[in-house]
Amino acid sequence: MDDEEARTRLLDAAEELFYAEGIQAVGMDRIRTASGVPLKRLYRLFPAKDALVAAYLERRDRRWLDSLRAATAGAADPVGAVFDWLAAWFTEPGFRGCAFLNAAGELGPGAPAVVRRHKAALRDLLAEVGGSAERAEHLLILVEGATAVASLSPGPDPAPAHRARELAGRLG
Amino acid sequence: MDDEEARTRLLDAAEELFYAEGIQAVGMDRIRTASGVPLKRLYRLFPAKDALVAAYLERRDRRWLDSLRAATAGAADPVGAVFDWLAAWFTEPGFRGCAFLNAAGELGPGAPAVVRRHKAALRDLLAEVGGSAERAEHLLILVEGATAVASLSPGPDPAPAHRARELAGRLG
DNA sequence: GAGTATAGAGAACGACCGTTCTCCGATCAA
DNA sequence: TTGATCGGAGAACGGTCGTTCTCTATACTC
Repeated sequence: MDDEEARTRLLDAAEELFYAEGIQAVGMDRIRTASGVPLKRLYRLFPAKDALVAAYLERRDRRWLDSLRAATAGAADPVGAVFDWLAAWFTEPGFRGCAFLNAAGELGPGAPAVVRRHKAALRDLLAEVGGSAERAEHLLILVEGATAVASLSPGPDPAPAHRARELAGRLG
Repeated sequence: MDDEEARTRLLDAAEELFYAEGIQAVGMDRIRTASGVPLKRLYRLFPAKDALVAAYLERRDRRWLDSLRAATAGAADPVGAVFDWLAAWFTEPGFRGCAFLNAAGELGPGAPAVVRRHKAALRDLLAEVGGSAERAEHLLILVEGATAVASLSPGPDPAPAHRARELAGRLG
């Protein structure tokens, strides 16, 4: 196993555990066990837990935005595609809301910078999709609102995405 | 200092610290120091940290909903009053988003039951304000969305509440 | 093949957590 | 005044955390 595979395995384990259970609730030993990467190597690749947390969020940021961008890129109705994509996300097993909002809530002002960068990037993407910066602000509220409501649903529930889509349709 | 005052002081300290820094990041010693209530009494009034966390959220639930209810009760435009109230909340010093969403994100499925009860109660209140259950679902998305967006703003920012209000105006 | 660097496995370390216990001074009944 | 009860202050306990260290086996250099 070379360093690159070890990195991938560590980030996979970190993402699964941090997202599912929260960052402070998961210790480094859990990540070592889940990834199969020895502790020594873990600390060579990520010098401290903070670095692993930041790397987890960075990778998730890229993946999440790339996926959403791909879903809206060639769509006939890009705004509608955003909410279709959200509906699919909400019903994925293990969905537990926005990882960045969860991290910000848990870590407070000490959260990694990628949290705010992620929201800025989402705002930019929504500006492209919606056609204006003003529309982006409205869409952002709808996206965040649907995500927050869905994250508190007892089971998988695409309905908040559908309702947010309705609202978006009335933006004029 | 009788038990009632000790309770109040403990809940005041717990609310300030848990909300500002997160639940897991604040130890019982910090609460004891901030409240001035001895540890022994703390554990007599709240047999474990879980109980204190639940009581903190319960009290906040009552206060938050009572305040919002009071703001909308006699208003000429109850829906508009919701978003005015949100704008004022967003600009309070120390605003850091929805305490219940933060707790759910941090504690995962182990979060106290009051988290979901709070959201159900908010939905009910919005149904009264909006006049129908369907309208309540839409308003809930707007309220949660504005709160999430405001919580990630660098400084105090009532703008998400104003934008959500605009959106609510187009509900028809 | 001898010597050296490397990596894995997991024990060990210091710090801190939630919780309990010990001690001691204050209070009150007789 | 004495003796019993209570409450406060904070030390102590067991456990867990993030991080480092030790030990050993292996791989590689000459």
